[in-house]
Amino acid sequence: MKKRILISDIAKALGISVTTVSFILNDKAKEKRISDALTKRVLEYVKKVGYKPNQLAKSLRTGKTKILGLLVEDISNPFFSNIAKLIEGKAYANGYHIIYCSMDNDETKSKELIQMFYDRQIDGFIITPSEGLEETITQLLQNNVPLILFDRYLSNVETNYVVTDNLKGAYDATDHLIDQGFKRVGLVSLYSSQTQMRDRLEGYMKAVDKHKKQAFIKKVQQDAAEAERIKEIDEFVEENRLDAVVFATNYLAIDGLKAVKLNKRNLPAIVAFDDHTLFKLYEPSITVVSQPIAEIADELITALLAQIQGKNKRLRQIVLPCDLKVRESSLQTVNQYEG
Amino acid sequence: MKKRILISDIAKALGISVTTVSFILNDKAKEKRISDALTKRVLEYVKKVGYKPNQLAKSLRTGKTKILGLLVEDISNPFFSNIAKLIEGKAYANGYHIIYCSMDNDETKSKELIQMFYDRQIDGFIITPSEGLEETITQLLQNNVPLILFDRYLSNVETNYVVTDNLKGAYDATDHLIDQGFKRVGLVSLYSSQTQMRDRLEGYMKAVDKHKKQAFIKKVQQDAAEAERIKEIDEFVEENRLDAVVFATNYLAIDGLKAVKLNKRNLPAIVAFDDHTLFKLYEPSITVVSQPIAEIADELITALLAQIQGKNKRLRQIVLPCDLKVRESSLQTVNQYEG
DNA sequence: GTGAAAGCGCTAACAG
DNA sequence: CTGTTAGCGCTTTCAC
Repeated sequence: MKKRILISDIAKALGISVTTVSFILNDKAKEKRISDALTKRVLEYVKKVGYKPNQLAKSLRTGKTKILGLLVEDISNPFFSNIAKLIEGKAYANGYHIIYCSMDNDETKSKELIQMFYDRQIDGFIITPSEGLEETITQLLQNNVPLILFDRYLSNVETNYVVTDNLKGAYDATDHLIDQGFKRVGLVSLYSSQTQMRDRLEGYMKAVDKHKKQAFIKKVQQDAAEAERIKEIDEFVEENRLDAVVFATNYLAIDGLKAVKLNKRNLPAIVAFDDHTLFKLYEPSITVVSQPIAEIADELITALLAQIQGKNKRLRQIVLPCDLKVRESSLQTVNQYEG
Repeated sequence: MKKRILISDIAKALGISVTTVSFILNDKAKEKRISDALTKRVLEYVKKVGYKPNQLAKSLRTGKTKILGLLVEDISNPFFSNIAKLIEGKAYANGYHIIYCSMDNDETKSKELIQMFYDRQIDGFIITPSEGLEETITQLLQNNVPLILFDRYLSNVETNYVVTDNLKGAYDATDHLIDQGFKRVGLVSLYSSQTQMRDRLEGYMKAVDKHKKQAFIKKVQQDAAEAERIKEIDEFVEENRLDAVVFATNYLAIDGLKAVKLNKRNLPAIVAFDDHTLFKLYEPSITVVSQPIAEIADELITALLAQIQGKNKRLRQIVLPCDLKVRESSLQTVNQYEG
């Protein structure tokens, strides 16, 4: 926290030029054939006085900010905040900082934020794209901005992305419930054409069709008030006398649990997407389709940094497997409720 | 996302000087007595071509980055991620960005991160200080870095802070449990001398003393493995035959609930600090001492921006009230367990 | 091997 | 009222 010292200060103190110091500091000593002795002397002095280059000046000159933008749907959703924490750690380890924001699936807000981050000249984007962002993302791509999507992707834009096998996840969940003997298995999802929702719906349909069961599908408006969402879910389950429900997101499942509590219903069998502390501790504990958070964070950072460093020009479209964690809420023995 | 255009481009296009454009863009048109007509013409042109000043150059020149650093204990704790989301929104609304990180109550890591942020020349800090940061924070203060602490403060360093009335919160929680008729009320806290922990302990003691009850206190090592923490909490409750427990943080309470589930115990009466989705939906729902997240975020940003803008030199040490949200877990009628 | 000097794009003294 | 110009601190070309 000592008073800021400049590269010229250290050049002066050592009686050499700033160029030399700059070369040494940027690992170009060898390349520029600066003597080992001098290199060592400079490095030691720099360390002694605790010189830290001014990142702003450096960035202005090089065009690199060493800042990555993380634009997620909602940082207060544990699924995203947990990934954020992991990404953050890996970014710092590589000398990058993370600027983040929640886009709340709001198209206008999302566009503004992307523009804002672009104006800040961040070195790369990690985005959970909401609908309607195709054009904006395409523009970024055209400007050669390093970019990777996750959780979902845009079908008609060729980008790098890291997603999970949502179709199989939903299929497994539904198949598991039917295997357990449940007869009327519903799906609660969102009015959303995002790929992860589309795939979860498809996986559900595939399993239901395989078993020649009827499909019960309820889509909820994401921006509806909580009370409204809860009411709709409750009505959906009651009216269709469902004995099992797959929830396409963790917060939909939480809404479902709230409905049960509020209206004192029997709990149908349940599988939720994305794990949550609540699901582990609820009575009965809730079966989930869990996404591999650590791997997602890992792949994101690795791919983005590779892109920034200009390596690996080819597209990286990674699909990681989901994991069905069977707990109590989906077992026939536990759920005695017959609709 | 159009190709970058410079201030000189717009000056040239309009046949005026960059100074004029700069003044107009920085709201100094009036002050510099630039004609309204010209001002309007420039503003319109700027808007038309979508000119956005290069923030890096601006920052290098002005020394302001318009970036705020948010250094929290753990962004994956919903208490912090919820506050983060609110802070983020307010920051953007004021033209500021947030860079954040989790310090994990790790002294070395914390110091490094603060230094890192300082090197980045962020305009202000929002910090949940872990122990051992007195010196580092003092140095920031000496360098006149705008700074505000929250959740806890440092007793021997004079800073701005926003905290809640933890003493009263813990007192109310304990008092409430005793009022409900529970005889053996324990406290599960952390080995930590942070102010919020100290105050919660004190509040607990005060209530216990008032009622001439015995105190049962268990401190857990925060960085212990989860299994170890669960085991210790379980033993503490069992060995002391507690019929009620106050948990000093949300994750300690979650550990406690895990212990109950794991070892198939009867649930003692419970009050937790800091709300959590889990607590609302658990059976029985968990009574909590809830901190006013929105107000905290509000006060933090307001105070920090005031500081940055050089207003309000006096210390702002704000203590907000906690709110005891009585739910089922602390009611005698619900908890039949007699230790 | 090393140094002088030209910018990166912007702000703001200073001059008119 | 508006223009000229000197930096902010750094990287990097070019010259020696």
